[in-house]
Amino acid sequence: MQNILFDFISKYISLTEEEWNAIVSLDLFRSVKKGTILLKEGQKSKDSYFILKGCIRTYYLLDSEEKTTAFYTEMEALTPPCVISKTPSEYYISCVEDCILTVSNSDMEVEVNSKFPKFDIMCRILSEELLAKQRIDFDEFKTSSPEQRYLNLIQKRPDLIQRVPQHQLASYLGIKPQSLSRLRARILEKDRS
Amino acid sequence: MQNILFDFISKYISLTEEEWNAIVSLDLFRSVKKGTILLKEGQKSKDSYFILKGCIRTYYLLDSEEKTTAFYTEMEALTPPCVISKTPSEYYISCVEDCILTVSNSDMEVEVNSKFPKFDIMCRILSEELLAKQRIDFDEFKTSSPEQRYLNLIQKRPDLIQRVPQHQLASYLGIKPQSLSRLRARILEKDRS
DNA sequence: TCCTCTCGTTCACTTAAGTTAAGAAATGCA
DNA sequence: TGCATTTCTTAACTTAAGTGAACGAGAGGA
Repeated sequence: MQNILFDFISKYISLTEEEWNAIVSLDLFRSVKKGTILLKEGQKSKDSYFILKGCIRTYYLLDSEEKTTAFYTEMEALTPPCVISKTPSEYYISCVEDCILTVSNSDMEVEVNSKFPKFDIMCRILSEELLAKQRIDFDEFKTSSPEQRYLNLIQKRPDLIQRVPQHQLASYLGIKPQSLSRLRARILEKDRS
Repeated sequence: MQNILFDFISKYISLTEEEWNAIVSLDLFRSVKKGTILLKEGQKSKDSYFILKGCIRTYYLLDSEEKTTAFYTEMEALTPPCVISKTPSEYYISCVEDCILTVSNSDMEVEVNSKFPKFDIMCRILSEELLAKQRIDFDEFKTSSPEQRYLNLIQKRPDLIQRVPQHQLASYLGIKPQSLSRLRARILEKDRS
């Protein structure tokens, strides 16, 4: 399992034995059960996550309805906005499946980064990349209809459609579960003809 | 004008005289006229922008229609995704008003950052902040209706409604110009009663 | 095993956005 | 100033999403 993390980091920087040992010694790996809530609305937290196996989702509770806004799967990293802004969280994070994660808190990162400035550079590159990627996702969302978004999702993240309940996908696509159900029926109808 | 940039950088790191001189000597400041296109679809570019005065927008040309996805105003920075991915740009950047900008290219940044590692840290913090902010914007967009988005915009960026043509605001809100016009009429109607 | 709760689907109805078109208002330019 | 172009608004009609409700299938717990 560790080598997944190693491969991920290696995409950004090359690691010496010493640096890698420093990471391993932090004992970041955690196994968590499906349904576990990692972060609740109103909580303060300094934890960032990296998914080695499984799937987690972020959602807001608005009018006692869950609004899912993002899914994170294998080889993806998540630093919740509340960690950056140092304010109570506006959303929940929960495990869609049994997961193996690394959990690192920002104090640890400050310490490691001051010892190995290389990690600072990795974090910079990683956030710049994520920022650009998220910008493109946002732009695609804005410029397309729910149906196009769904078709786009089938192309880009087909696994999500299998592993995630449909009502969670719906709010991820910005619509209601009933609308997603109808939209899917509409697409099947078109395919038949 | 320079002190705007100085104040911005000072929010993230403290600058020595030498560091500040290094930045000034790069001669980054540019004046550009309203309507100027800074980046075109298909172009490769290494330029990042910081707005000292004015407003720029990013837009896609889809089915020969402009789809505006973002506006950047005073004290905001933009590194286009194509600079990060090193691929041709998918969108256009154009000036909504006469602007005063800094234009820096990524080669220069690499050079400055290697001379002053402090800048690397600033870039990391800045991208982490922007990533978190953009995540929240995206989430708000997903979880609200066009009308809520418009009301939200009035609260958060009232200046945009004054300085930007409505048909550009419309696609920024994810709808057609006619729908924005109707939606505004609907809100006025409600206010009256 | 039975019961309950969740999830997905369907339906009828409402509401709002997309579309097409026309005209008024504002803007820019000669 | 006058003309052309762009921008905004309005309207009628179409299409799709929101809403409320009902139903069946399936999962999980007692």
